[in-house]
Amino acid sequence: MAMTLDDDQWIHEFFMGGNQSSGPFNSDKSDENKEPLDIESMSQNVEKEEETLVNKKQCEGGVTSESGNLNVKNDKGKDINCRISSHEKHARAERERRKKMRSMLDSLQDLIPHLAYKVDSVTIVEETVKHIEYLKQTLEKLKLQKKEKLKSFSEAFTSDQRPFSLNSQMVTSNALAFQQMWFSQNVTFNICGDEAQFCIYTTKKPSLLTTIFYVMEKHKIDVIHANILCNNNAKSCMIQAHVSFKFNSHFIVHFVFLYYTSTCGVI
Amino acid sequence: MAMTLDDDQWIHEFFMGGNQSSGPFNSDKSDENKEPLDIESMSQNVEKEEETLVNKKQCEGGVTSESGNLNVKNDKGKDINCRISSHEKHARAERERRKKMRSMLDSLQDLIPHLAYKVDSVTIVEETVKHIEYLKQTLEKLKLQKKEKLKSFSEAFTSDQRPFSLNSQMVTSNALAFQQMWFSQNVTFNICGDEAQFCIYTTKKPSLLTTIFYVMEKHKIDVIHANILCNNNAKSCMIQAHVSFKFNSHFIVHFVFLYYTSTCGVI
DNA sequence: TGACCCACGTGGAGGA
DNA sequence: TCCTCCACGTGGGTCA
Repeated sequence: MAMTLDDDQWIHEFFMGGNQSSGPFNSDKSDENKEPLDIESMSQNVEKEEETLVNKKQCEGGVTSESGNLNVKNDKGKDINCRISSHEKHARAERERRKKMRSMLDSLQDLIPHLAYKVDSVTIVEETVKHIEYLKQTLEKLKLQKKEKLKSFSEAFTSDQRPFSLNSQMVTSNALAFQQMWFSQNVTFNICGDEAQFCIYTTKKPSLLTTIFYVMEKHKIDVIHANILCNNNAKSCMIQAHVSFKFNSHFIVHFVFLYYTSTCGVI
Repeated sequence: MAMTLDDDQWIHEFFMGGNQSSGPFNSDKSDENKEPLDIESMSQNVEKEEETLVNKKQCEGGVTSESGNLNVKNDKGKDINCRISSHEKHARAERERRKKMRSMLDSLQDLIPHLAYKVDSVTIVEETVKHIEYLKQTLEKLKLQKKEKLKSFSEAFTSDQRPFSLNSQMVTSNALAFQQMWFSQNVTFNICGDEAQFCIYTTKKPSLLTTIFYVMEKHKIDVIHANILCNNNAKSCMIQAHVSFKFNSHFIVHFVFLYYTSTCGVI
């Protein structure tokens, strides 16, 4: 199974048609692979070139294979064997693999900002690592901001030093024309038809009023009349309101439930 | 420049020490490269093994190089040339390059969630592309949400179909003990000491009340008394308020200026 | 056993 | 000139 280097050289030139480096394999990346469509057409072109190469090989011969062994005859042009050798299949599969990798790397390159036009693959991966870490950090920061904002709303209630009494209860009373009524030490809440009245007496907390009106406006609850009274040093606050809601009472129920749960942890 | 395949085989085994496949080059990725520290130690080990290989080569000889040409003597063990051939340097550089690429790909793999433990490099890059697109979309969505929220606050004023009159003016009147006073067709605003009263008559807009209380609470303006009256179909709204501010009147001024500018585009 | 993946060494192109 | 990068074909390990 001896084989000369000259033969090896010849095989190489024969397989590659002498244009291995100046051919599409080397030049496609830097020029055409920027556009996905071009990638497609290019790979088809490459495929065609490959086919012609194979055909040329098949016609001119010179390479035969016996159970995976490369067997080269020195007398070129004879001993034509049209079976694609396993070596050739192997080489072709590897070419495909590399092409795919190249294509994915190019896609990656397009996704990374501030990357030079011509950049080697290691740098692409390197910058990708950095960029993903940056994106993750930014995302975490934004999510944290969002969470903090929600938390500050929540804390507006939970920081109350005088929490509402736990023994709040729901009363259904038709006698007073109130369909539903909740009350506790600090809150009364009545629903009548598509309107409701509530009165909250509470210590002053940051964002208290903003939160109350935010929840109501978010749930399309219209204020008909509201009266807000705070004592002079702004330690305590009373909110009376008469509201209407066009959709259904669940919004109001949700509102008051939110208030209760964020205050006492019970419904 | 002829060379037999047997020689080539011999050189290969000689260079790789016969353990190319069972050695660290093939086994390190699947087992140890998960930990960055292990990567470091492993690569150092590999480096050491390389060095010993080189030393062995240098001592036992068999490979010489002349200006980049691979020159193999058949009589092994003789003609010892300790110079590292350019081919060898080339191979070593490529090894380093591949090692770096492998290392970066492993780092990348660690950053991509829901990726199998054993996964080929093409898939790593492929999933990275998907993941970056996902991250970018999520980021855009969050940023958009943030922007929309700010915009909805702003629109609460600018969507007014009945803008305030442009001829609002500032009046300084000590006679009435009001230090500063603005008024327009729809707004009156008075400052007296560290307190102020204002009255706004406006059409109902989304987030109107939330915005007003948000701006006040943001600027540490305490509500002493507020009265909100809306007509039944909630088309118009009157807000009366008596507020106090501990710091300085610029906050109130800013508040009312914000109201004017976002409504009429003038101060 | 064939498909797949990886690491290897090598030739060539391009830039410093 | 040397160095870096890429694509190549190949040997070998792994898994269904």
